[in-house]
Amino acid sequence: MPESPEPAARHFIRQIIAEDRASGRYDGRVVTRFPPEPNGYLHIGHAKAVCLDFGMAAEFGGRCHLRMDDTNPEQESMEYVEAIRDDIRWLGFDWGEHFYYSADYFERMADVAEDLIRRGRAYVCELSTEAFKAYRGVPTRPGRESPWRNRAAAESLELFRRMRAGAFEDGALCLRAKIDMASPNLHLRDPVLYRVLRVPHYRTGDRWCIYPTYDFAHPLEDAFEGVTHSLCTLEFEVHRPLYDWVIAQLDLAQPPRQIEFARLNLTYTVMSKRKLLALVRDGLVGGWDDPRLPTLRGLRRRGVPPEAIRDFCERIGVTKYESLTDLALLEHAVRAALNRSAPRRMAVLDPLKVVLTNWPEDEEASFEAVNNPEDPSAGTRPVAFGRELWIERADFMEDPPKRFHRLSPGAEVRLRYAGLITCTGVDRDPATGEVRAVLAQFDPASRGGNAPDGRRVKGTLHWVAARHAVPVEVRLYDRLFSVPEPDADEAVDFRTHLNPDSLRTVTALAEPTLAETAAGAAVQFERLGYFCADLRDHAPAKPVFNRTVTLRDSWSRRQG
RNA sequence: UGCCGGAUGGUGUAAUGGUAGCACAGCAGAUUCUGGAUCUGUUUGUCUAGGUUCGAAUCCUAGUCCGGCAACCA
Repeated sequence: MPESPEPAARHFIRQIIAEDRASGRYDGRVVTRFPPEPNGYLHIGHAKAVCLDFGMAAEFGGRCHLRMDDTNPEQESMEYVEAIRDDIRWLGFDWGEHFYYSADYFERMADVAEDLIRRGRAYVCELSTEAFKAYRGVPTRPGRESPWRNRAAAESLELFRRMRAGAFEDGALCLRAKIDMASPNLHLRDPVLYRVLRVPHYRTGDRWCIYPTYDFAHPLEDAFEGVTHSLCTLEFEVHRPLYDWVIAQLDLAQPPRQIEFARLNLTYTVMSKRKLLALVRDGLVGGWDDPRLPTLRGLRRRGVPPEAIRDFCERIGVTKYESLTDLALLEHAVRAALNRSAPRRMAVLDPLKVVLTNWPEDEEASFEAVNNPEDPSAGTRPVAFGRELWIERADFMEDPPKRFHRLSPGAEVRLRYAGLITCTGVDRDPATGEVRAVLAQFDPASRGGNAPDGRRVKGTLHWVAARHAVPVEVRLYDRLFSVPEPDADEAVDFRTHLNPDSLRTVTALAEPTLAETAAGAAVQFERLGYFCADLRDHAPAKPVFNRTVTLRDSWSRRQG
């Protein structure tokens, strides 16, 4: 289960559950549920809910159900069901045998509906959609009662059965709860319980042409499954009285309770299904698993480990007020997780040649490189060395600014694991004046990394031996949007804030061991960042790496 | 201007009448074969105005601002 270095925050839901258990409510049982509609892919906002639902159940020795809330067949499909299950498993949670479909309850729900009709608590209404709205009224004024509100129960029952049998067109009539048309809460003004929808369902096929609404179905599902704590997002707060009304009709000894919390908002991204879909549909990103997307599939492909997402979800807490979480907090969780686990490798993204003028032409050497300084058990590996090397172009400056600790004429730096070199000059293209190679001298006494005389150098560079370097496709991902709140202004299309540099692809030169990385596996390119072998496109013969996140870089920050 | 909910540093949060704390970000330093990691220090906060109280982020009153609600979506 989620491991967190800090003790868990005492957020209000944790407290409510603890109090319920202390007072003996539900006999101490804790049953939660995660109820996605299978009409889209899960994103990190859902992950917050998943972590909460499964996390609370685990913490209090209860269980969490996974339930496909498939009461509106229009966009739902088995493909989404599978994707959702896969994503939740990947996140690290297990629902055991408690996997359910709302659609499996349709018969029981219809029974409850008939019962409500018989008891005069529900009626079939024939108002058109427009009339329905007119009768409902507005928040500041009470609504009017439907002319069908007081029809005989037998008549409603007859009509409801004919609705179910397919006798009516979509929207021709509906089943409504009889509550209170004067309620200040619109959701209590005789809400719709069942609507006619002559649409086949991905699971029940043509068996039904009426479907229960969320407000009717959800409390029933919770009741059927013995859910105790039904956690959902803030926008359902105004639905709670209706949730409680439906539950009350069941006359349960231990009615479930709905508790609302604020959804997650993250800077530099969008979270709404509609906007995510637009990006995918219009080809602005490569698909639902594009590494720039906040979808779980995207994050997975980006190389974000599931434990980082769980850690992040614990860190952000749970409250009842809307907030906007800094992407830096997610990045911190990602770095923390990867720092512990990712093997280190050397790769040069923007190569500049270095020639060691005092190193014999054909002499080769091999140095021992540490695989993970945070994990001695990861061992070491040999890296090849020679007269010609590649270093990062940004690691050399002919005319360096103050505090530049890297290579420049006359300066001495360390080549990681190899030894100290001093820049003696440059080889320039006579035509353009461009630096073709940096010339340097290797200090043979420093073989392996340190000088025996104890002298120190400020800079250590990563490098690869020219003769052994393998080309690697590297996809440098950055934030998808260039502003913190791309959808803050309703009047401006969020797409106009897309970051034009959210993906830059380069061919890097890397140590050969990199090609052997398994698809999906994470590595750190020393001094650059965390990368992962692409889940789709990586192959030993054609390595492809995605940048998950850069390393913190106090030098470039200082440079502004 | 109806109803529901909310407001604590730049950001996310804790403190449940008794010293406003933690994390991220930032800054400074130590250390370092990654300008990484680690360690130390540090800047910045209770929406406003009244009230209750020995004592208020917390309780009360009034106000301000923010979010949600008028799909036969979830």
